[in-house]
Amino acid sequence: MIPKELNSAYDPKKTENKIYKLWEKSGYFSPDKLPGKRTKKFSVMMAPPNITGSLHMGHVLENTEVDILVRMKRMRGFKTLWLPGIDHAGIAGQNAVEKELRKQGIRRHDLGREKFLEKMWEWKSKYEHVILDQLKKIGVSSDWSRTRFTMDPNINTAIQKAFIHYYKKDWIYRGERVINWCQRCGTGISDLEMEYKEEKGKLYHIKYPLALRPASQKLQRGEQAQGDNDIIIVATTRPETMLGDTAVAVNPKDSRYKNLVGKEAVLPIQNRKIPIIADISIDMKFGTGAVKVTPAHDVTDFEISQRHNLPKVQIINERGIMTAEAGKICEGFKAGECREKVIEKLGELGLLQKIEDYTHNVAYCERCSAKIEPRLSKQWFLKMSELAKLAIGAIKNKETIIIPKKWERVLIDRLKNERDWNISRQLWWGHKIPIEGENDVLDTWFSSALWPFATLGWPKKTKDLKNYYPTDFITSARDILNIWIAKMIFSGKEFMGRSPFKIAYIHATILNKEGKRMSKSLGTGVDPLELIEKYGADAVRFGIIYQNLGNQDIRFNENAMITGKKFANKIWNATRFVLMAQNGKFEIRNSKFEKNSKLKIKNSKLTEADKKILNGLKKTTAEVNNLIEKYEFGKALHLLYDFFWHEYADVYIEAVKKQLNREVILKVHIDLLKLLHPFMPFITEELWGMFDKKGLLIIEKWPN
RNA sequence: GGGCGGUUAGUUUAAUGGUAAAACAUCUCGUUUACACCGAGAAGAGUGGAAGUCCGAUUCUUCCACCGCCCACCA
Repeated sequence: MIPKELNSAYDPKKTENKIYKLWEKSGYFSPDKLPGKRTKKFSVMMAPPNITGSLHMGHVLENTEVDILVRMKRMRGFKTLWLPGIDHAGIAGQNAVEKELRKQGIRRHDLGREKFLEKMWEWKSKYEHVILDQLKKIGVSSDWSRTRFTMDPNINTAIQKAFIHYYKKDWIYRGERVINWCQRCGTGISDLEMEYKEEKGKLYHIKYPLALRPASQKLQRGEQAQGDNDIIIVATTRPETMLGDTAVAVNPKDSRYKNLVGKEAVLPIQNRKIPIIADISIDMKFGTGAVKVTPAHDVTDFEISQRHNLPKVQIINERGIMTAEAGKICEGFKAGECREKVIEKLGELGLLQKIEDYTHNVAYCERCSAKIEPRLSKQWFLKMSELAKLAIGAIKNKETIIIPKKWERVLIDRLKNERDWNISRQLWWGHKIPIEGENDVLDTWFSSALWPFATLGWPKKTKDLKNYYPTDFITSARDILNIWIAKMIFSGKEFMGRSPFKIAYIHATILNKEGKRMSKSLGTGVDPLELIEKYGADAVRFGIIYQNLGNQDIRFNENAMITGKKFANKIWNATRFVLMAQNGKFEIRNSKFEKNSKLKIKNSKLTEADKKILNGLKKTTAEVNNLIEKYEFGKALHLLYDFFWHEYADVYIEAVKKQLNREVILKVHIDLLKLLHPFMPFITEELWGMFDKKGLLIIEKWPN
């Protein structure tokens, strides 16, 4: 008899929550509570989602892939740990709360540091559950009892320890550097936290008189400079920054300016003599080939100034207001307002040669969309030379294998050119730099770098650390390859002596239908929760993995979820049929089936169809195993789908309607439920329960 | 500017040195031991363009075009 609860269509809503609770209650997500003797271990760290975030398709892909691996290893008898966590997410975290407060008309500075941080923690305790619950919805089987937060006391200890370690090695230093400064966030940000937008602007050509007697004397008398022989023309998009110029630079190979190198020009308005220097970074073909050098407000100019020992004049402060150094005309005004003033003044002096329309890229803060102004600032740096070598070594000698292989070279190339890491941020939310009197906090990636061992209790010598480090696997998006993966590798080498994971798997990027990157701000993202609501979690997992074939990109296609939903229904109904064919429930463990499952099914009794399906099952099982071990999840799923639908359901089940071998169909069906479980855990667990309520599928023996 | 990847039926993808496969969509027929979220079948591309290697290329090489991604950055 078909059990009453078996309707003719699968309803994920009736199943998913119930099944997830069963799993949680069983304790099997924790390696400590797994049954049997498990000598082999398998461990993975979750890439901790931000407290600000809600689930996006990238999370679904990433965590489904790990879940497939973890569920299979668990069924294969490994002592399996998947450790979840959340990231405090530095700027992004702070901005989320600031934004929330601003709705109530409150600013961060109104509250003060302490009060604001209270708000941050309130936010954290509220939102950590939101994202973790979303992960549960897609069936993530990680060990929630070990959930870590990047600002947990234990992890803070790890960070202190690491910082002091580096400090004692003299790898941490304080230096002046032009950094990307967000005036709104009030902090320096990394290159990766900026986005460039193409904008129409102007290119101003400005005459700088040479410091030859006649010209400079005329200038000092307020007369107009004249003649092309006693000027040098520079081109700039930000004329107001000229007030902080300390040199004019040309390319050493540029014959036009050869005789001017070593001489001086007079900086208009400021009436300051500045040298004309030669530097290889100058592009002869751009503009006039002569560049004004503003070391305090431009990254390239700063580097030039380091090479030539130029002074650095700060004319814009941290709030974007012109300083006294900028001179009387501009002091106290916003930088933007001064552009007008400077241009007007140059016009009066007759020093403005021309203004051209010009399209260029302008940097904006990715987190708050404010314009980025490069600014000289005191920051803490971590020396990268030795650490980068450690990471390169670990990759080259395969201590960590990068998959797909092509990223190996990309990563090594980047590590070879790694600049020292600016580890300080002018934020309130984060780990305070452990030096007295220091107000800055550490870059959020400083904690992420220690994640694989800090989560296991380091620097304490815990059991977990001994058991689960190094981990077996990590997966990440390719754009955080160097910002995260590389940093974990060198941190692992430095502090643990071993690279933190054997495999670093760079997963595909999910693009939208148009083949472009999904972006929340552009509204081109797809909400996984809506998809789950519509098709069920198994179907969404199916859909995303089914599309994940050889390529590095997945062009999102909702049809695949529909296919997944139909497939779930197919599995459901095939199970109904098998149950009917068995004429009720089978107690698998107590039946002959257990013995027969080792394929002691009597050969003489087998029909051709039986033989064919058993053979097909054997081949499919072997191939699926092979593919999962190679992280080719999409191909494995295609194979299972095709076999289940077109060989098992379309052909074998039809054949069985004429002549039934109960043992064979049961064996095939049960094995398929097991093989499908990592991909579609909810429905397979639910259906497994129809056969045997004594145990859960999640820990059943995996078919080999 | 540097690097990487893609371009195959209407769509999303697969495959192969010997003239291409699947799913969805379309059309036709069928469906009383699971499933209309089903079954059987049909039609539909000669694999972006050009050249080369080869008996033979969609598959290898080169160039071009277009699309996308990453990195750097434009004074």
